[in-house]
Amino acid sequence: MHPWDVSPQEAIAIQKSLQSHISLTDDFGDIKTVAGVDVGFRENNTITVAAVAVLDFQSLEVIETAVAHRPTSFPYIPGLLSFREVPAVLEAMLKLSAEPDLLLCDGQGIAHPRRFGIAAHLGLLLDLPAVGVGKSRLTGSYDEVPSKKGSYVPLMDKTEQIGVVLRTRSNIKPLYISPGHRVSISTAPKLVMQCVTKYKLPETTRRAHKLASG
DNA sequence: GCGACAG
DNA sequence: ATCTTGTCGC
Repeated sequence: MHPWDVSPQEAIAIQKSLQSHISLTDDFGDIKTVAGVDVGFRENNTITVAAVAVLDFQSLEVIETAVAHRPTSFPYIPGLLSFREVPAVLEAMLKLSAEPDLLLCDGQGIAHPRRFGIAAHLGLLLDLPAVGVGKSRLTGSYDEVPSKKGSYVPLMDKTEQIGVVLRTRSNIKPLYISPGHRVSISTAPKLVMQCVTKYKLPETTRRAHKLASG
């Protein structure tokens, strides 16, 4: 079988069928470890590099890391990012000695046209609490975010809230936070802030990014 | 038909 | 995402 060898049309159908299975309720116990997930590309985009960095949720110290390389098999199409990056991420996740208690992914959770961004896809496939941490907007509208660190405003699609726009550093472009699976919209930004220190990006993503890139 | 468009 | 050096500001 080639579960990831699908056409864009098939990918959209898969997202629509899986979407109803995600949970937007807080469904987790004590969070001891948090994993940051990021993906990079090499050799003119022909090689996909996925990295996972597991940190202690309390101290934010790195506990374990894993990296996986795979031939790139799907183009970048807005709305279908997970079909390009998830295969490599799953491979990296399998290399971990222990599953993390929470996943922080680069990209959107339900703040997606079909409410099924990469954080929702990964969270569902791994059955782990997951939150999407996007550096830019895919869909949704919002009002200006107060400039102070920690403040946030709702990210809306019509009248439906799909996430929040969170200021992780004063006077610096905010992040787009949305739950992926087993986490509520109101809890998502709090979990992310607990992973932020002095930089715009949470430590989880910073660590994973360094592994997947330079 | 015309824009918008995660990484 | 990636190609790339210095530079403005807290």
